[in-house]
Amino acid sequence: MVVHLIRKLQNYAPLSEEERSALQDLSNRRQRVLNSRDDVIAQGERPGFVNLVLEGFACRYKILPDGRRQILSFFIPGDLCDLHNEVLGVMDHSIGAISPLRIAQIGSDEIEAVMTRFPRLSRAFWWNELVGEAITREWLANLGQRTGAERVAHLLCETFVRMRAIGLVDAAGACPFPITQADLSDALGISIVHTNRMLQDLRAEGLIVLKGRALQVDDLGALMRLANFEPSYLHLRRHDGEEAGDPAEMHRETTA
Amino acid sequence: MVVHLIRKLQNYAPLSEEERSALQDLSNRRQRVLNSRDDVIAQGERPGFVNLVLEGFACRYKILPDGRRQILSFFIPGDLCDLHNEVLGVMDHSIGAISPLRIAQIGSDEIEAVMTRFPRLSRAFWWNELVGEAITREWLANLGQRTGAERVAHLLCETFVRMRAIGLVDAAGACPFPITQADLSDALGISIVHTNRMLQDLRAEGLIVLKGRALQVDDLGALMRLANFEPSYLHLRRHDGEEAGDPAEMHRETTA
DNA sequence: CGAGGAGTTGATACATCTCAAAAAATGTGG
DNA sequence: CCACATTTTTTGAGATGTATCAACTCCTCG
Repeated sequence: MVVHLIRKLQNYAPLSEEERSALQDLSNRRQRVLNSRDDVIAQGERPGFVNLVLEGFACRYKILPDGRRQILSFFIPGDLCDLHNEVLGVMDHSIGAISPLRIAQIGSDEIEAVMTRFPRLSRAFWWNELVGEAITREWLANLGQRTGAERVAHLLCETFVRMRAIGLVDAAGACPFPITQADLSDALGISIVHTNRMLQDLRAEGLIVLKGRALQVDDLGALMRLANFEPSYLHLRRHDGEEAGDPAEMHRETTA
Repeated sequence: MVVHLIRKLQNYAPLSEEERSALQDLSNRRQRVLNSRDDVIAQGERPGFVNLVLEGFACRYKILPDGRRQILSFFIPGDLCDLHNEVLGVMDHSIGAISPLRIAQIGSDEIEAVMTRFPRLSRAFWWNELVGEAITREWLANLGQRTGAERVAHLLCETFVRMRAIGLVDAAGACPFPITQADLSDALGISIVHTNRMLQDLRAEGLIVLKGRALQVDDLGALMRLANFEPSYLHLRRHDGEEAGDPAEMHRETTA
C-alpha cells in the first residue's frame, strides 16, 4: 500500500493529488513478493532498484566475518530502502524479509524523474532518508548506553510510534508485529533468552501484550519512561506520547 | 588542510586541478578554531553551515534524557559534517571537539554551487556521505555483536586505516590519536575501566603502542584478525591490511 | 496429527560494571 | 622552569547483568 508512504511523507509536507498519484504509479509498475527470511538483496550484490515496502516487515542486516548477525534497521510498510545506494556500488549489508513481504521495485531513473518533476516530493524523500539516519543513530545510542530492559522497551516504543504514524495501529492500541524474539535479539545485541525475560517483565508490569505476531501497548507513557524514549528523533508531527492517543485520528487521511 | 579531504575523495575518483582548487577555496573563506570539548554545534540548534575538519578530531554525540553520552562517530581531518542536515531543521545530536580543532565553515549555497559546477565532485561528496553511513552501520554491528576487546580493536583498526588513507600515518606506523579512554568508552558502550583493561591487553600482546595522544600499530594484521575487522565497508582503494604498509606511498599526492 | 519453529524455564559461568583510590600525565600561572 | 591543580590512566576487589547450555512446552501450519 503506497498509502503508508504517503502518510509518512506528509509528516514533512502535505502532498498534492498529483504527487500522490505519481507515488501510486511508481509502486504499481513492478512488484515482488517474498517469503519470510528471503533476501531482497544480499551483501555483495549491486543494488538495481529502490525498494518500497508495501506489505510486511523487512530488515537491513549485516553478517560479521565469523557469522554473527546484526540487524541494522527494520523496514515497515511505506519504507523506502536504498534511495542512493547505487553510488557505493556493492552492498555492504543485506536486506531480508522478516515476514511475508510485498515490495515495489522502482528504477533509479523512475525515482529521478519523479523527483525532478516534483521538487517538494524530492525534498520529502530527502527528509525521509535523513530520518532513517537519525533512527540509526538512536539505535547506536540504544546499543551503547541502554540496559537490556531499556533496549527492548525502546525498540517497542519506536516501532509502535512508527506504525501509528502510518495508520497501522488499531483502535485497541495494537499493531502487527511479525518480529521474532530471535530477530529482536539480533537487533538489540542481547541473547534470545535475555530478550525473552525482558519481554516477560514488560508483560508482568502490564505495559504490553505481545503475542500472535501482534503488539498491543497498554501504557505507552510508562513504556516510554522505562526506555528513556524521546520521540523527537523520528521527526514526526505528534510528539506527545501521552496515552496511545485517539487511533481514529490516524484514519483521517484518504485511504488512497 | 584541505589536502586530507582531497586525498579521501580521490579514493572515489581522481580530481582535476580545477576541482582541487575549488575545494581549497571553499575551505579558506571562513574558518573557526575551537578548544577540546567545545561544541561545534549542539543538539537543538539549527545547522547553518557544512563543517569541514581541517585539523584535529571531533565527534558526533548524543546525550540521552538521563545524561548518558553516546559518541556516534569520530571526525578526522578531511571529514565533512552535515552535508544535508539542514533538511531536518533541528540537530538531534551534537558535534564537539575531541582535541583542539580547526574547521572551515562552508555555506550550503557555496557547496551547492561547487556541486553544480563540478558533477564529479558532487558524486564524490555523495560517495563520502554514503561511506559515512556505512561506518555508522559497522559501529552498530560493533556495539551489538562484538565483545569489549573486539570493539576496542575494531575502532583502533578503523581509525588507523582512515588516518592512513589521508596520509596521516608516519613511517613508523604511528598517527595522532587524541581520543581519551573516556571518549573511547562512550563510543564503544563499555566502561572506562574495561576500556583501559582491553587496551592494556592489546599492548601486552605487542599489537599497539598507545600513549601521548598517538597510536602506533605494530601488527595491523593481528589487530584486524582479533577485531574481525573487514575494511571493505570503508570503500577505500587499498583493502590489503597485510602489514601497516609502506607509508611513503601515502605521500605520492601533491601536498596541495 | 505430526514436525519444525518459536517461546519459555532453570541453573551455572563469566564478561563487564561499579566503587574507590593511587599513580601518572598534562596544563597553568608565577 | 618549577609547583600546583586538573585530567587521564591505572589498579584492586566485589557486585551483577547477561550469556550459555540444555531441556521442555507451545504454537502454527501443512
